[in-house]
Amino acid sequence: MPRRAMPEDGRPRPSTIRDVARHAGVSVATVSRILSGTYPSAPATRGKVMRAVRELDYVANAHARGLAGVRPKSVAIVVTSVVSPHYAHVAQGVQDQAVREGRLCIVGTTGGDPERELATVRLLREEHAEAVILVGNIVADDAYRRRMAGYARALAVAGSQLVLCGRPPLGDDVPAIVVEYDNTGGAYAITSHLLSAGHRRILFLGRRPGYTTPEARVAGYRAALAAHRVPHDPLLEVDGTMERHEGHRMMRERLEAGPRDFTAVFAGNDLIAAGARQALRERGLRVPDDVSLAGFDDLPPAADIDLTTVHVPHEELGRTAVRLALENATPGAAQHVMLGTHIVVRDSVRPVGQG
Amino acid sequence: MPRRAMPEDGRPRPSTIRDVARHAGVSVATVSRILSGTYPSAPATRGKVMRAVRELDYVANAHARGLAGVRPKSVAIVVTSVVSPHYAHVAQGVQDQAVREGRLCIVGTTGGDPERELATVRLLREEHAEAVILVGNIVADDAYRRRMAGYARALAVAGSQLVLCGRPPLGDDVPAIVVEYDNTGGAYAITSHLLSAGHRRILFLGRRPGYTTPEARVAGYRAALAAHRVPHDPLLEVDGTMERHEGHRMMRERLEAGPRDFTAVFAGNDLIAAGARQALRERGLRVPDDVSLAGFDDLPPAADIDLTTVHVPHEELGRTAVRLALENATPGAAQHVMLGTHIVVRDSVRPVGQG
DNA sequence: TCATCCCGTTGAAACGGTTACATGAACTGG
DNA sequence: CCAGTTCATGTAACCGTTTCAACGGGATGA
Repeated sequence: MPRRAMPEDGRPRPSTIRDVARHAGVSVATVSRILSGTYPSAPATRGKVMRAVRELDYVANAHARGLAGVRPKSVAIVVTSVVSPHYAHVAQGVQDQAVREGRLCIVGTTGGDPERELATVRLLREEHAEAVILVGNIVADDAYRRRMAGYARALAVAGSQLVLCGRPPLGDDVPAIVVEYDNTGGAYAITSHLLSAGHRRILFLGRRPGYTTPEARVAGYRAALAAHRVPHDPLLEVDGTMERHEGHRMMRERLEAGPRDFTAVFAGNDLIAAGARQALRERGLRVPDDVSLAGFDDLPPAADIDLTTVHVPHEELGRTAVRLALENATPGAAQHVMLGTHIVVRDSVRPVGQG
Repeated sequence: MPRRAMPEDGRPRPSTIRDVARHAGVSVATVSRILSGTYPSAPATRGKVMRAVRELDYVANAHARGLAGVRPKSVAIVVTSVVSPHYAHVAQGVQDQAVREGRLCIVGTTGGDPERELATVRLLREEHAEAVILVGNIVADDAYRRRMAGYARALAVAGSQLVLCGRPPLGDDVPAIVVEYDNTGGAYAITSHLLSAGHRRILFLGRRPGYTTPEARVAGYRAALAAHRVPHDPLLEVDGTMERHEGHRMMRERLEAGPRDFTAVFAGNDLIAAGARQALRERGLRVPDDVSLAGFDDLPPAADIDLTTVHVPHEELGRTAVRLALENATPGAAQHVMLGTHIVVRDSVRPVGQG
């Protein structure tokens, strides 16, 4: 049973390095150096100290350590929500790498609200984390760029490295690390896959002008059409957000609006694909017999519905973000990395006419 | 552009409360008091200080504040993995409540490894978070109980409140808050639902002796059978973990082993249900036409596959954990709360004989 | 025998806040 | 006009750790 000092109010107080020093009969400086382990010391002293540490169940006070100038061992990730599979997987990658490097991980959610993002970054500035990783799809307008530039500079002053994950770079003057993945390439590849199966009328679900991720995916879709010399019909692009119920809505409205004028569907992500598939089934249309369907992300719902989709290296995104941030000894560096994507063929696409 | 002190090495250093005091022409005590807001001050002084704070872009140093005896504004949650939907939803609830109460949230993952759990709790002890929330299914053996009792006492000394979420209580001598949900009641209700539809041979997938969550669900299943005077056949309980691929394996092996001897399936959770459903389809059996299927959790895959299941208040679990921990001014209190569950009827159960 | 060196150890000064206590100015009432 | 009171602000101690500069003492070399 560890002995601890008991102040007057009766509640025990954590043992300090002073308690350990007294218990071992040495000075606090000696204890500190022996625990940090990077300094020579007599084996006998070391033994005494370690025994005292065990007997008092001593752990260092992270705040005192942080104050004394040792960089706190923590990284932070800020996402819209942790229940969204994309963010969850990136967060898992961040976690993995953080644990591997002996760091704690702070997670903040914003619900997509810039006010909450600002408040979170403020709290993280107080915390002096080693890295602050911002994840996700955004509108890359001027206000956004200014906000990020502000974050980057403020965080650099606090000794933290800003990392943008799955977002476009801001320019060389902004000290941020950017870790992207190839949205346009993936969309190009899977659209080509549909085109190779003979589809010419491919519905795109989930356009969202201004937002970088869906825009990049639409760009890949259009580029593939152009490369195959298939005319681009703007009416085949449907606007909506990247949620399941939106996929359902977009498909339902389309089917109610008139006769079906497409043979395949490229959903902006797997959630939209799942919703669209449900709407199709509700109208008696089966995937892939009546309509071919492709998604984007390769996240859990995809396997359940046998969806051909684009694999995104979510966890590697998180791991890379942490790795680069910690490699970069001097906070405030700029760097840009793009990770690849590839298509995963399951059973949701069939050659046209073989329904 | 905020002015900041520039040490010799050329990198700016964050401005301190001293810089603000000098800039505003007051003492640091005044600045501290005005910023904490809990003390009277002259409007003129207040204005000067706030202007200095803005001009210097000052944020307090969380470590210094923590060291000076102010409880750091943070709660921690420890889960097996953040990609698992159950944990993700609980974590979301914790996040929500943490933000609402102005706290930062630290998230640790253990991958189910007690070593990593121990290391994480150690780091959190150093951090002096207000609450440490441990989530999830475990083997409640003696070693586990001792470990938790140790955590609870060590954390209480550090000023943190231990909260166990979705786990059974440990006994009144262990200072931990327990927030549970009604596994047995939910399993009882959904088994009764199947029984009311005329099913008598109900396969249970995902038994796992020793683990508290599946054990509680099996108990509810058995209790419902007994209440309806339906004989309990131990051969209808299949062992397996709570993952999708395990659901697929259990069902596949069962179907390969001999003729089908059940009309309904109660899967230990929605993931198992999703895997089992796939295995059924691979053998040409449709849900609910040929086989009725029920799950547990009401998480994303459930809606995709139209699964009748038991709703678990995941997010409320997380919110409640934070709320109770913060309400409890003195860390080291024991308390026990049980949240209710209820069934959600979709389209995966059909009266027996109406296939 | 004495100066020199090295090793292990120590005392004390940061680090950046909070807060109990001291101080002084401006009011109030007799 | 002065003692007493109130209010705003300043002074300084303290939180627990790291680290620099100094120090004691045994071994070494001259």
